[in-house]
Amino acid sequence: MDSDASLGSSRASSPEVDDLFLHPRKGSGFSAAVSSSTMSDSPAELSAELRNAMAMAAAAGDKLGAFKAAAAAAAAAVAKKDKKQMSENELQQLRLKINSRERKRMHDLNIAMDGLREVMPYAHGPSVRKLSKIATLLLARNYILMLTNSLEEMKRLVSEIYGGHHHHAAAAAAAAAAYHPSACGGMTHATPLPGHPVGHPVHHPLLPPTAATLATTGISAVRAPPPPPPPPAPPSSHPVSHGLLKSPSPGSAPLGGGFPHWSGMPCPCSMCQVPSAAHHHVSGSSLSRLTSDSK
DNA sequence: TAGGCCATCTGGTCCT
DNA sequence: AGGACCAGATGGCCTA
Repeated sequence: MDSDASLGSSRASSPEVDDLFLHPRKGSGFSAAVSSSTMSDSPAELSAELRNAMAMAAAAGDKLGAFKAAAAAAAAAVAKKDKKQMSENELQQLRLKINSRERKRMHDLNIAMDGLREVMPYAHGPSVRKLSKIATLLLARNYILMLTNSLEEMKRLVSEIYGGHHHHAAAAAAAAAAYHPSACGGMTHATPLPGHPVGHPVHHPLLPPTAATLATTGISAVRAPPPPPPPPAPPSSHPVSHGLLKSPSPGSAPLGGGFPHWSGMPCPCSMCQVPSAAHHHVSGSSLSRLTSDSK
């Protein structure tokens, strides 16, 4: 059953809506959502209390305040009466208010999801399809696992190297622990990073190979074309093509979507989950459930 | 055209 | 009581 609010509403991923939530703030409440330009549920008819409250706040030159006051007035009005005694109009107002809140909640969730996408090591760009939510979550999980494993490995190597020199070992371990996440957070290792051994045979496994990394990996036949380039073939990938590995455009490799199966990197798809023993209990059924529930 | 992904609405449940 | 959270239903958009 379609409510009035759902009619004519555009997709909320539209920029003007996102702009409204660029600075999500605790306590902004549904007022921000109500002010959305996509809101088709702007009250057609307002109760007397609602109109009075909005008029008062508007007179004060505070649009958000107007809606907050309106919401408060609506809530107060609703509280006065039993729900059974609420008029059609009041019930609709309440429903719209709840819808707006839910909409804002989902928008905030999407903002968080975008924030997660931004720090995920995959090719960003206008020509690159945005990671789906499920892919973002799976990739994030595997990225974390990979970084954790890298850190552990680094610590192990450092302790081996500096095993006999405790004062150096501690400092080196601390340095190792410190550099990698931040460095990889930058996502591009155009030049060798401190701690990344020169000639390290693999570039960042989650990144499309750059010219520099290709050079170090010995893949010299592939040149990186000017942006937006369809990235060259990954050092190693399995030919699986499934729902989570969509290419951005016909004819481009899965890699073009910034979402390849990189050799040595955890794939975000459920098909390729090879959880570490420490996280074994997390994956398996929960991940399969996650993917199956995504519908 | 089917399937994937998404936004939105809605009712229920839990928490403060 | 009100808000947050959740899941199911629905419909739109896009792509293969």
